[in-house]
Parts: sequence; C-alpha cells; structure tokens
Amino acid sequence: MTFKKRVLLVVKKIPRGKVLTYQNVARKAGFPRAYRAVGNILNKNFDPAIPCHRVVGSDGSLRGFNRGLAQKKKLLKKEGIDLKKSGELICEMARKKMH
DNA sequence: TAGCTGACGCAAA
DNA sequence: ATTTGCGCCAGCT
Repeated sequence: MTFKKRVLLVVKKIPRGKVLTYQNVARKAGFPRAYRAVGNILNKNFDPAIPCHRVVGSDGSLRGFNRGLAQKKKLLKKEGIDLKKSGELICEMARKKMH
C-alpha cells in the first residue's frame, strides 16, 4: 500500500514535458526492483490527477494507457514530447546517472 | 493464506 | 533486427 502511494506520488511529481520510465519511477519510490508493480498500480488506479502518460518504457516507448495509447501519444505530443524525445530524455538521465 | 496477473526489463537464441 | 523466455515486485482475486 505504501509503495502504491509512493509510486502515484512520484508520477504526480513528474514535470510537464518530461517522461520517466517505470524503472525510474520505482527507483524514485524507493523500490528499484518493483517496476513491475508500478505498471500494475497505474493500471488499476485510474486517476486523472496522475499523468500516467508521462510514464514510458525503458526505451521510451509507450507500453499501455488506461485511456488508450492514442490518447497517451496525443498528450505527450501536446507536452512537446515525441517518441524520440522521450528516448533522448531517458538517455540523458541514464548518462547523468552514470556520470 | 496462497496463487495468478501484469502498462516491465534484460539476456539469449 | 526481431522474437522468446525468464526474473522480478506489489496488488488483486
């Protein structure tokens, strides 16, 4: 339950125009190996206050969306995020982590 | 309480 | 490059 809350909070905290991977979200939540549960939680928890569309796969690809992938793509595009952009963002954060 | 599921991720073939 | 299999964790039935 705590984990769930943490995950939702992290997702809510994702700034506009940015995307995070499930893995990243889990890591921020404090459970780096629970990226599985992250998707599960988002799936069951239908909350418009949570920009689940900013959560993408490790390669920046969209995995799923409660309202349909089409809507998700639209939202991301509206925020200036493209499939390539998400990939770059992920790469960037990965590089930052490595440093 | 125990088992199954899933919006994942990575390695191997 | 693409597909298949396995490992992982929390949530749900």
